[in-house]
Amino acid sequence: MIKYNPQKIEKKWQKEWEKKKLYQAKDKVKGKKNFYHLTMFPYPSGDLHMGHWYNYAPSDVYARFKRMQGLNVMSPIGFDAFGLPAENAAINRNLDPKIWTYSNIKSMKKQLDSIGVSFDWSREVITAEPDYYKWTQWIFLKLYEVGLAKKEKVLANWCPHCKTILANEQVQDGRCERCDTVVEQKLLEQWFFKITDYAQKLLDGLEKIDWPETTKILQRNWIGRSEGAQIEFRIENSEYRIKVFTTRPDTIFGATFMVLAPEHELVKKITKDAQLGQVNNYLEKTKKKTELERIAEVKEKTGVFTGAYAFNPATKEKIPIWISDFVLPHYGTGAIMAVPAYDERDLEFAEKFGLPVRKIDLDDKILSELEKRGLAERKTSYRLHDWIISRQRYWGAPIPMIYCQKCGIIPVREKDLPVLLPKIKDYKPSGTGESPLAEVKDWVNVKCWKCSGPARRETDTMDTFVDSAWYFLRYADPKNKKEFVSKEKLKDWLPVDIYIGGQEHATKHLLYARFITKVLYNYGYLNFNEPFVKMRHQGLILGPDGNKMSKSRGNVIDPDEIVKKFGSDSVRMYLCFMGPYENGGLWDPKAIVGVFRFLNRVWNLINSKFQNFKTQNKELDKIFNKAMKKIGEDIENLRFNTAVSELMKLLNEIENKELAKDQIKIFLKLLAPFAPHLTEELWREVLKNKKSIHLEKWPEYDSKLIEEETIYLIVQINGRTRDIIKVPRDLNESRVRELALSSEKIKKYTAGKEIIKFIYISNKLANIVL
RNA sequence: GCCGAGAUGGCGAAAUUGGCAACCGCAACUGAUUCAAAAUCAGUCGUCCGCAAGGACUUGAGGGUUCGACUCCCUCUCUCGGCACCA
Repeated sequence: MIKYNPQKIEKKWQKEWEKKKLYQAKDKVKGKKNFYHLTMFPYPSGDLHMGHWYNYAPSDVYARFKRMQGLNVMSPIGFDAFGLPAENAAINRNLDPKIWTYSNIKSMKKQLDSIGVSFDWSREVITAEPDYYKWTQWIFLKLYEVGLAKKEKVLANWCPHCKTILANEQVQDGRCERCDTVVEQKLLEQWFFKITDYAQKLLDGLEKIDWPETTKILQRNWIGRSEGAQIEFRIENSEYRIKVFTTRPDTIFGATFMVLAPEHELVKKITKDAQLGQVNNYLEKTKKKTELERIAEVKEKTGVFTGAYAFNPATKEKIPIWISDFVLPHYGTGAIMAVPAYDERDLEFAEKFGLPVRKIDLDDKILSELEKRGLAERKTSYRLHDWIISRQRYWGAPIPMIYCQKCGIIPVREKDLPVLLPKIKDYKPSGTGESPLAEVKDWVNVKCWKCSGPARRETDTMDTFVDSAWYFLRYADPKNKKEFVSKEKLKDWLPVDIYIGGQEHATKHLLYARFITKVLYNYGYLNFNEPFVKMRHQGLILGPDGNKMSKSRGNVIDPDEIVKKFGSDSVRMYLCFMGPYENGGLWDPKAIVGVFRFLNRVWNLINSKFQNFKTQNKELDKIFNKAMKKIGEDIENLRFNTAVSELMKLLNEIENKELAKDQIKIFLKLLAPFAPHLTEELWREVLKNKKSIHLEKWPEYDSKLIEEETIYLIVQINGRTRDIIKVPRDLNESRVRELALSSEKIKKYTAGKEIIKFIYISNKLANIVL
């Protein structure tokens, strides 16, 4: 008998499938429903690691299963090609980011193919292609048109290493999520998308989508809705008013002072001359603080008095106005009424600066009273920030705007898209707050299309997350030159039926994609307002030592090496088998031999049994039916680990029995989504089938064969199992009682005792209470 | 501090409406095969007592509900993830 040689058969079938275009999805197939199966596209880092495998292999099992179930499955793939990491890596190697990115794409494609994933490469989307980013720019223009894209001077997170502004979502613990450098606050004119306008819609939409509850909670917390009131405070000897947001208007009688954020616009207007020096001093100091320093100083409150006073609208009392950086400029109104008796932070501040703390009775009615007097209104605040999309970097889609000396800021006309990213000599970020594109004079200087006068292009590029916020739409119609996607193709494929990817994108990509979808829906470009009907996450694969795999730790497992040793089918299947998909887990280098042995046994079984198929065996049919039911249900629910376990059990049970050809076929079909190469080889070469096993129908179980006529009934005494008796299905209680009590084992316990209660759970268990 | 997830043999884990805890696999051990090793095959494998039959105990800790709890409720411990001066 020939030995199982995965390397040989895997390459062979991968080529064959490609040649036959087995996984290319047609937009319409008669009698088949379309199913859009999407796995997050990779960013072309150069190497495919185990994490990619864990994302794509089990996800592919699901796609293959759906295809066998008779759905017209589209499983597209592409590359998230623009962005900081690629650019940084290229600069480190002294390479053109484009050359670096595209050579990575080339090698990653090969590696992706080695997984044996049923991707439809004909729909490949690369976000750095002009054909693609033309439409990213178009989306920008649409947002600009309706006032959702704006440019303003804002204090934003500046990474001094990457030399660019970052969105709030890309800063973690005060550090750049890419390079871990401490982020500074910099005042720059930035383009941003007003995602805050959609805060409520983003919140509401969560109710109707099938996503992991934990991810919804992450998004809800990130959006951070809180209800309260905005209350106006009059300032002594001034026409200015201070508006504050509070969730506790009922505590207003205890408000003994006010605090403004240093950035608050009224600070300069109300500060008294005597305090001007100390206030300016304080403003200077806060400006220099990094986000990290602010976090570190949480415990120690700082602040200065402005010299001005306001009137508490409830008590009419005169209260001092202070400035402190514990009040955040971008939340609420950037000003608070301080109620030290009810708020820990206000208390700390009061104690440090000797301000009064007054305990009072809470007053539920004060808000409506203030409303009547026109001093308050009910309001909802969100923690969500607007999405800053300007990047002072080269490797991204240029923002399609022009600055004309006469006409001001004007958008590039749609017919002039795409604004091509020019070739450039020096990619390095300048660090001046301007993109290196600013140096490309013949690109920057343009004629204004309105007045033909001299104008300059916007030199910032867009955040990569803009590219990935809509890529799933393009797969439906990747070559369309006239539209980002045609109405017809949208109808064929969207929204995405299932989306599989990591949870780390919960408050970034997954939020942005929902936002862009909602905007496009709102303005009539889409007919659905949630992009991903169903979302599931894969867990994280850790190194054998339990740490995140990293080169510096030396715990990186190279998938290519494992594939060389065991074959891709084994790696696929082991990844499925190692535990619940959403948990991830440690890569145990020894454990993979378990599935490798299993596949060898399958190989040997089918090669040896081929000669002497016998007629069917009823008992075996039952065993098959149970397995068919369980495996199908498990894959449907992405419980790949128990599905593999069931396949192993099935093999254990059938291995030494006479098998009919139909039963062997069923077994191979059940295994096909997991081990596509091995099953194809056996299907075609041993069973001599003409067509691919991957075009076969998923075997449906016969429910009549699932229920046994005789069942094993557990007999317990006081909740402890004492015997198991064989009885006919659906036996009535009195007969069961009779049988149970006549068992020798049970008699031992019941002898001379009174039966207090007899509990019977049909077809499962009887419990005798003594 | 707030929000969330989790804790089951030496290890990964199973136990989808409360009903035989530990399926399936890894590792380990015993045996067969082999000159030998690998591979393969047959078996043992939660802990304790016992030659065995059998019995007792066991799902992070403690309590509760129930005929019956890994599963439900309360209290606590630890681990991981997210947010974090959000008024």
